[in-house]
This record gives sequence, structure tokens and C-alpha cells, in this order.
Amino acid sequence: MINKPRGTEDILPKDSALWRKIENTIHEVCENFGYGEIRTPTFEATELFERGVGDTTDVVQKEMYTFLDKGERSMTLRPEGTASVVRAFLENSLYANPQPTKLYYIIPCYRYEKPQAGRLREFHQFGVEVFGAARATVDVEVISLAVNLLERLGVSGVELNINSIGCPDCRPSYNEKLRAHFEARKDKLCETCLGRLEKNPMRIIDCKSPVCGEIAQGAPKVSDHLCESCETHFSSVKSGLDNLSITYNIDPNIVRGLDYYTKTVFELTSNALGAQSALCGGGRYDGLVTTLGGSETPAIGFAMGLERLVRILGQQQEAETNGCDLFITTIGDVALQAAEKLAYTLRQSGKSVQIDLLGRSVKAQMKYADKIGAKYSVVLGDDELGEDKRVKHIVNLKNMQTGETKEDVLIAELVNTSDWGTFFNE
RNA sequence: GUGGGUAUAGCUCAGUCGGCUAGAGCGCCAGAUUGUGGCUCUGGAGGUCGCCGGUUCAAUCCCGGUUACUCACCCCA
Repeated sequence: MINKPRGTEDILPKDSALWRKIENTIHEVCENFGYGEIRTPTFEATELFERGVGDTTDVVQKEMYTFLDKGERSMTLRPEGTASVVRAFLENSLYANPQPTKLYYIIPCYRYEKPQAGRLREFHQFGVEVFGAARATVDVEVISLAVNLLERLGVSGVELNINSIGCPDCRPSYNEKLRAHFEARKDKLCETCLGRLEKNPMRIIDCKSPVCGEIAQGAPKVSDHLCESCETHFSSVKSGLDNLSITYNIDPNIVRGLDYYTKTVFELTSNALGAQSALCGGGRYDGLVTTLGGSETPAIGFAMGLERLVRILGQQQEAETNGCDLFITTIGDVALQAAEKLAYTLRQSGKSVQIDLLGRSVKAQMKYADKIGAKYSVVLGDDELGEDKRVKHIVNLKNMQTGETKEDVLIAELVNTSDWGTFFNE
């Protein structure tokens, strides 16, 4: 017996309806907001993520599926979507189109992590990226898109948390103050935080170790050290959200684990998720396009975890059965041939029809029709076939919900009627 | 990568203070007079008791290891 790889999931027919509903809603919302879908490769040159995501991050340092291809090139299964989209934006010169460029994607991502509730090695993200627009209006639009998606899906109990983490103008001086603060207490910091001290001291604030957390309590806050431009940007974002009546909390501890973020960062969390409560995370990344070799281009985006969304919605609602419109019960092989033909005709015209595939008794076939949720059924046997074993064109149509039977229905009538409920005056 | 919990039928779980052919409920399949489902009844199939090793006359049960699942930490969606 070969099992699925650790941290992967089979999505079975009973769940795929919910997945499709989510995906369809995503396409609708993005259409309404004017975003175009982009599809990029599942694997990319490893260097793209090292430079794009940042080589100080855990994602790059220890969670990537990296391998050498037959040409000895280092390739990596994408751990997230943003770096690829930026690469595609530059490689396809999308900046030459009318700006801004508004993109979205639904993709599988791969991270070598230890699986847990809401965390898998292969998982799916819905993400949105906007290039070439620096104003707070975009931040608000992007956030409102995420909020509206959850509204349309009927996800409840979600909180929006926002913060600003500054820009290349104000971050260096803030980082110096932070570094000074932590440097003085260096001996108490955990090992990972010692590494962060040099490369990215802001991430120490995020550290969950109790000692580091305590030291971080007294650390200077980003919000008190924003430059004027970041300050006004952040307040525009806030008033923009107020304008749309979107409620939010300001959470100074959101720092984001990916190095590329600047200014606005935000996340949507749900209390229905357990420890991995983040449903959606994102923010502005004005420096990333330059890092990946493009000219200076402001950008913002987010990613939403689809498995986490499914987890919430799966708790909220019953899975629908796919059912079928008509089950044709058959007696004997001649009748089966007639049934195959009738089923094929009806299926061609868009009806969902099933026939017996196991050669079972009439009773067992009816039982099966009931179990799969057939709305109507007919029986095809000698009585319907006539003397020359050709179909006489008359059947009894049974309404499986009410048990009512409509006798002597012409097969032609059955084929030509779009709603069989009319046979029962429904 | 670190820590806790769990591992017996397709599913949810009993159970054996170590001892004859390992159980229940649900599900699946079949039957309850000949061509009609849902309720009920009867029967059946299905388990190397996660895997390897140790202790023992004897292990599904005790011990060690291992793997998987799961939850949490870290990190993140």
C-alpha cells in the first residue's frame, strides 16, 4: 500500500463541490474588482525565491522543496506566489500595459513543514497583486477585495488586523533604535533572535519565546517612528477603510515573516481555525520589483489559504450531495441496451442520468437510486420493450421524493420536457 | 527542527489484569414469493489488532525502537 506524501490531501467528490464554490466566488469577486488571472509555473529557479522572499526567512532557509534538474539547475517548488508573479510581470513587460497591473491567482504551493491543523506541505493559495500604484486607495481596494470575498462566502468570525512597518526612509533609523534596544539585552535573546538582530531586528518582535517577548515589550514601536510619508499613507489607509465601513484593529505586532514587506501590512484571522489562525496575510512591498531586477515599482498584495477557508466553511455547512435527475432501472440485457441509449440521449441534452452498472435486482437498483439521491426513476423491462423487443416509448415516471408515479409517460415527452416536475404539477 | 497524544473492520470506537475461531454500532453486499426505494427483520463479506525487535510456554495487550496520523511550538496562508 502506497500512501499519499506527508502533509498532502486528497480532495474527494464530497468536498470538491465546496472547493469549486470557493474558486467560482474568487473568480467572480476578482472580475468585479477588475483583476486578471495569471498562471505561473509550479517550479522556478531557486534564486528567485532566495532573492524575492528573502534568504533570512524560515521559508527559504528550511522549508523549500529544492532539487537539481537533469541539467544541473537548482529548481524549487514555489513556496508562495508573489515572487513568481513579480518575475512574470517583468519578464512579460506587463508594465508596458496601461497601469496599474492588477492580477490574481489560485495556485498550489509547497513548503517542507511539519503538518498540523491548517498547515500542509502542499497547500493552495488565492493571491492578489497590484503593481504600479503607490496610493493608499490601492491598499484599501486590495483589503476590501479580501473582506468582500469572505462576506460573499458567508465566512463569519473574521478579524482584520493592520499595521504599518515603515519604508526604506524610516526603517533604517528605526532598526537602529531596535538594534540598540536588543543589543543591550543580547545575552537573554534566543538563538534565532541573535541571528535576526543583525539581518532583520524587527522580526524579534514577532518571536514567541517568552523571554524575547518580554524584552520586545519595552522595545520602541514602529508606529512611533514612521516617517511623514508613511504616517500619512497609513492614516489614509485607515480612513479609506472607515469610508467603506470595514472594521479593523491596529496590531503593532504584525511584522510578517517575509522580508519584502513595506508600509501597510495586514492579516485576516479567524477564531474557528485553531492555532494557525491566519486566513489571509499581505501587505505592501514597494521594494520587491527592484530587488528582482525591475525599475522602481510600488506593489501590494495578499495571499489567502484555501485549505483554511475550506476548514471554516466545512464546519459551517453540510456538504451537498451531487445527486442525479433520473435513475433508469433495468430488467435484462435488452432493456439495458435501451436504457443506455435513453440515458445517452438525456445526458446529451444536459440531464444527469444514471443506470445500473452491476446487474442488480430491481429492488437493489431502487435502493441504490434512493441512496444516490435520484430525483426521478423509471423502470425499463419487457413491459416497456414490447413484443419485438424495441422500446414501446411508454414508461412510468416515479417521483422519488414523494413516491408519486405518473403512468404512461411517452419517452419522447420525457426527452422533450426540461422540468420533469411538471408531470407532477410542481 | 522540538514536544505531547493516538494507532484494533471502510468509518466511530469497545476489549483482552498476557491464554480457545478479536467484538459492537454505522456503512457495504444479499435475502424477506415472482418488476419498484426510504422503516423493520435475517444473513454475508471485510481485520497479518500500524511495522520491526525483545520478554514469555504464550503478545493485539508488557518493554524498546520505528513509521504514520494528530495537536501544539517555531514559522506561515
